[in-house]
Amino acid sequence: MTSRDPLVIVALSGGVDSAVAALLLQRQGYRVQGLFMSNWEEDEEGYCTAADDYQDARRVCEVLEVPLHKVSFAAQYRERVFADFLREYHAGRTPNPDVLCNREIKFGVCFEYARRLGATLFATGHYARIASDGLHHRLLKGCDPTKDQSYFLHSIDRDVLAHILFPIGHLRKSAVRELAREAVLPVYDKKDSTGICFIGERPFREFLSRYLPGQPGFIETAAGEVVGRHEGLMYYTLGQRQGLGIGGLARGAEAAWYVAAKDPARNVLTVVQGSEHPLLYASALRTEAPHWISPLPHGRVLRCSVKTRYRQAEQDCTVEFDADSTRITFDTPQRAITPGQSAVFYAGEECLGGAVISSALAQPAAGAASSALARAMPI
RNA sequence: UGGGGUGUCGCCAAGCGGUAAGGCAGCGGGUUUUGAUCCCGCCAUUCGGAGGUUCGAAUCCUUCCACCCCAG
Repeated sequence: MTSRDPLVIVALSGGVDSAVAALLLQRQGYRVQGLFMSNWEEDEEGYCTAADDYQDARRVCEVLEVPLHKVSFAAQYRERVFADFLREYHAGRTPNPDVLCNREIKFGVCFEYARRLGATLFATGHYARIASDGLHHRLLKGCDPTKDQSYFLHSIDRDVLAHILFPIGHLRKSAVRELAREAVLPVYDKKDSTGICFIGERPFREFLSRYLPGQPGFIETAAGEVVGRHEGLMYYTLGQRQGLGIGGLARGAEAAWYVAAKDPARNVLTVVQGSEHPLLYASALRTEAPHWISPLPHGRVLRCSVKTRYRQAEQDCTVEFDADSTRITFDTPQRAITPGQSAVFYAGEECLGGAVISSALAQPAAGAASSALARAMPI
């Protein structure tokens, strides 16, 4: 190996996926260096694991005998990701900060940083793949269907794809762990991380309330009957069950209650009873401007499948789009379509792009409609 | 303070002499790179209080208390 070998910088999180990504790149003959990002200021609470994660990344690099860079993009994270996160919640929507984080931080400022460090390629431990026909680079799902993370990557800059590697995208999680074990990487058995990227898992309502104090108000049924109190509309998301505190009502049904809508003007949270209540379903939705990571589709209408949240089965749909918005009509009505979340388009294995949901459309009529009826209803 | 009714887990609610169902909520855990959903587990030695009958009572009796309704 010489200094003329192409340099790949791998974003190391301290977890097993990125560690194996580094391992595989090394085996493929690349000159590899690690880069650890700490993008959230430590706080007093014990939830932030950045220090431990950094130590894990260091130990991985010791085993692989590769250098490790460390950098903080905390300021950029706050400005480009967290500020939007708070704005969205303040507006009563439910953002997905990790989608933004990938575009702005990991494949934005961090990618540029890696280039300045001399890297010709930038790699991460995402479960996703990149295909190239020599002309275009396309984003494909990861081969492990239970771990595919293309959803979170759909909004990154198309041009960046040419300089990215996803070394574990073709592997299953179990295989990744096995490779880590064989290579004696110390994180081979480390638990998968969850929670907001860089911020980590923590009591969510308490965390949000530190930035956005809530305005308590009433919880009402669709018929306007007050059945409880909420602590602030931004602390709840559509389709949510937990945290409503609604007990049994005299002569009431026994099913649980779910958030069906927010009324910011009246500061009222509207709930319905039963997880399959028709008011929880929408047969279409509108989005903000789409971002295409694949070559821009021809025409203005696209048949494809869509995910309206991570870890949801893809749904067949028809997308009518222009530069500023899309309208997505499902073949089958979908539950809890939530403004702020991303609708991500797929054609087979390929992730085409996506857009932030602005509103759910064509909800079945209040009260009367059953979900079976809703399904049968043409748009 | 005449009559009637009701008091079982935070909220609904079974039980009607044989040794406290269930649901909701809540809590804990699992799943999960958002927030949710989902899954699993935990959750009344005690039935408004005090006596009594009985081998045995939340269930029967007495009494007290509270609340509700109708009369006043």
